[in-house]
Amino acid sequence: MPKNEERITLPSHFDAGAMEGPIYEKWEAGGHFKAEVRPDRRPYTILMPPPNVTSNLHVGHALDNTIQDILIRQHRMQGYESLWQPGTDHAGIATQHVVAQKLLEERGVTRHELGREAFVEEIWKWKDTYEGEILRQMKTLGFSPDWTRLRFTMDERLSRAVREVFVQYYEKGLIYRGDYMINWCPKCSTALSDIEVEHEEKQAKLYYVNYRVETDAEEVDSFIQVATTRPETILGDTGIAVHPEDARYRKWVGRWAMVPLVNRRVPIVADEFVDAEFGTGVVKVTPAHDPNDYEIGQRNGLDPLEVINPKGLMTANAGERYEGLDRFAARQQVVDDLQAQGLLERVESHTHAVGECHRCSTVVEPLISRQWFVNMKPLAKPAIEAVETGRIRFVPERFGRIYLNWMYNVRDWCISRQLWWGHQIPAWYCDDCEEMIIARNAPTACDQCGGAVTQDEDVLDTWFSSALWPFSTQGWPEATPEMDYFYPSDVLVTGWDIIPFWVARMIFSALAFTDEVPFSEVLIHGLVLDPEGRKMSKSLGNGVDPLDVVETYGADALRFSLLFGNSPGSDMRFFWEKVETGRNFGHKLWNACRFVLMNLPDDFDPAQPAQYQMEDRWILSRAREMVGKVDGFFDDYQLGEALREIYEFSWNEFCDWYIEMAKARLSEEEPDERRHAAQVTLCRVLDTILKALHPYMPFITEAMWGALPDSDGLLISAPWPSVDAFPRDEALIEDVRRVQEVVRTVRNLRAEVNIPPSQTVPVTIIAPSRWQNVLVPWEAQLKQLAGIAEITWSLKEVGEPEQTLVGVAGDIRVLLPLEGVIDVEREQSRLKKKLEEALGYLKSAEKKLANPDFLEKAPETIVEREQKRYEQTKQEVKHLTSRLEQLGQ
RNA sequence: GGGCGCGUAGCUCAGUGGCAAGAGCGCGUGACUCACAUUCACGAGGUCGUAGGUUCAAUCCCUACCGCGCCCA
Repeated sequence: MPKNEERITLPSHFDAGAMEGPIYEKWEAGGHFKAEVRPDRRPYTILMPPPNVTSNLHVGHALDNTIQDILIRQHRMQGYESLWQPGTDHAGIATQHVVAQKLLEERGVTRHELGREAFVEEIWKWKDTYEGEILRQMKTLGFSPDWTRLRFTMDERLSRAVREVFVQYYEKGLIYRGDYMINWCPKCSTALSDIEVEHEEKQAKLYYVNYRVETDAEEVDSFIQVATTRPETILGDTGIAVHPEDARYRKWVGRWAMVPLVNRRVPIVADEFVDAEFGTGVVKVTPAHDPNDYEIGQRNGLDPLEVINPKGLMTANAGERYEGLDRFAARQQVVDDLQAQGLLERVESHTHAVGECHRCSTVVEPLISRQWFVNMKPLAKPAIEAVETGRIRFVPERFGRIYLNWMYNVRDWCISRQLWWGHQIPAWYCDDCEEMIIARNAPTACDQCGGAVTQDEDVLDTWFSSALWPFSTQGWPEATPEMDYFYPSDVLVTGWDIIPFWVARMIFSALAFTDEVPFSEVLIHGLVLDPEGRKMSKSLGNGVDPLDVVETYGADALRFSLLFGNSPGSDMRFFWEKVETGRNFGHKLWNACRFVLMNLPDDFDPAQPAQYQMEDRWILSRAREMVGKVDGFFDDYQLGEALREIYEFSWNEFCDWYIEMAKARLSEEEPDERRHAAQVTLCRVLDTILKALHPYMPFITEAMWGALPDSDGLLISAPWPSVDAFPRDEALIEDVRRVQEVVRTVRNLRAEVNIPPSQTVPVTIIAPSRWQNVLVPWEAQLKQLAGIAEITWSLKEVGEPEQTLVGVAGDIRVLLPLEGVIDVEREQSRLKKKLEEALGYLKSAEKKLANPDFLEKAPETIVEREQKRYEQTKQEVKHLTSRLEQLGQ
């Protein structure tokens, strides 16, 4: 009898809303998510990409974490000590933004009015709320990370790791501070790294402006024409540049030009950077507000002149007339003024890429600013090697190339942010002298002069701490047992959009501080788009809340929909219909399970040996095939394909064919041994399906499995199915294909003339003896599955053509006699269609078989198969033709 | 300009150098068949973007082109 306390009878439907919660509690209470350092077992580790505490999860998170949950559940069942390391990210800019916004809306106070300390306190409150919300969502979705190891990027221990890394980088000379051109977001009031800037193609204007060139006494006034998309920066011009090879302008180099409106005298220089083909071939140089101009300025001794301030307003340097104007208002004003002075030659429309803040889409202003940077070249080198040599493998591979492409061209990383929420930079400046102290712990006084010190006000880029996630979560810099056992992790699962932000930075950070790769594989998935293929976004309002989906269809159905039919790395669209398919699949299995359970005797003993019949051996062999394929797909991270395999086996083989065959075996009249073998087979196959499906649909499979007679404990910790447990009989599988073909042929004939399912019919099957040898043992199943009353086996033609329907399957014919006269026209068209198909194939096969090269070079099995099929199709054509001739009379 | 993809059934997408190319949804016909109508049976529907090439064999590999998308400069 069952080891689970008593056998549970299942209700007619799985009520996800009522049943999923208690199952989760059982898992959690049973400690099934817990991973411990157990040197006797193989560890398997996945790091959860920590979701931002900014807001709750969207379906993209649901996909990312479902994939991880599938992998972790499978490995758990395979006996690995499986750690799924959970946590959340403080998400500097984003979280500071939403909280500032909220305070402004609810209390009408700005963060500056509130003060740093009080504001940060508010964010901590927000963090607590949203972290709780996120955890609740994850539990609803059935995720099984080790919650006892939950981390947050600003936990004290993780912050210690951040300070340690900063100090060590500094000591190695890999971090420096200085005045450089950076991307500045005037709205967020902070510096951004290069990758936080998104380039948007925009329809803009190209302004052609005349600059007066200083002339020798004897020359008349001349002008040099400059093309610019940003006229407002004219006010900050400190030079004019042309290409050194450009013959048109060679004579001007070394002379001086007058910047319009501000009448500043600036040199004309030659610089390789200038594209002679673009515009007039002459560029104005504004070193303070353009990265390229900054470099031209550096090379040619042109000093930057700041005319736009961090708020995006024009400075006093721009002149009284423009000071205080917003940069875009200033642009218009400058254009108007140039026009008034007759210096604006013409305006063309022009498309170019404009940098925008990826948080708030404000046009980024390049500014020179004092910031902290990480020197990337030395760090990138080993990170490149790790991927080039295969120590880290991207799946699909093409993302490795994307990673490398980025790494090859990486530039220094601006890591300071003018924010309050985050890890404050561990740098202190003496109030009295010039001393700067970089330290793990706050110094009390200046080590040079003993004066008071003040900590750098800025915080680090959020990704600076996320980059340490693989080891900071395991206790680094301390040498913890976890670092020994669970680190490095096995696979990182994430979307392609954060490869440079996060994946790359984890890789070089790990190599720099732990001498190991942080993970050996990176599984990249696509984004979840809306049904029209657009990115989900708040502004479009097309986002889908996973909890809404779960409420309607259950977590299993959502998880199914995210994996079914998806291939690694490619984006997918969200469809409610697909969720419904998942729900339906759960329901189908649920009822299969109910069927099995209601057909087991009270004293059923699955351990009692079974005398398997051929259909039992067939489905067990098929189960073996299924498990083998699923294992293979898992090895290749083809999770969508594995699910399809499980789905098709469960529905199209087990439910549609085996259960139908087994029904006869379950009747009271059957001998006990035959009935018992069917019962055992049903249980075994169902058990296998539930195990294989559990990682995808954990709740419903857990509920069903608990009801199986020989289940012990919980499915979440049950062993993964093994192919070795099943027989292997490929010939039998082929035989059943033939049986299925004949059944379909009969069903087809029945459907042609609308014979109701309840009415059985007599048929004659004309087949060569080798097929009869295969089919006759299955006579009972043929009768049962096709609604046949009696089968007459024959080797040759019989019956009366006008009163018979003929179905042809290769060299097998099925004759269905009819009471009345058949609809000749309809029959003709049906048979003609089949004939055409067969002839089409025959033609191509003839050509192939007539080709000596094919017979010579193609593998023998292929040639044989082709010949065999050719013969069969020839028979089919013969039968179809003769039948059509009969009907034509 | 550099890089990476995509183009397969009405829609959304899998897939493979060789079994007459698949799924889900949709569509047509029939069935409340004693696990399941969240179901069952049967069916219609594809020049696998275009043109070449490699190969005994190409939807799959190569080249060019057309169309679409993304990333970097």
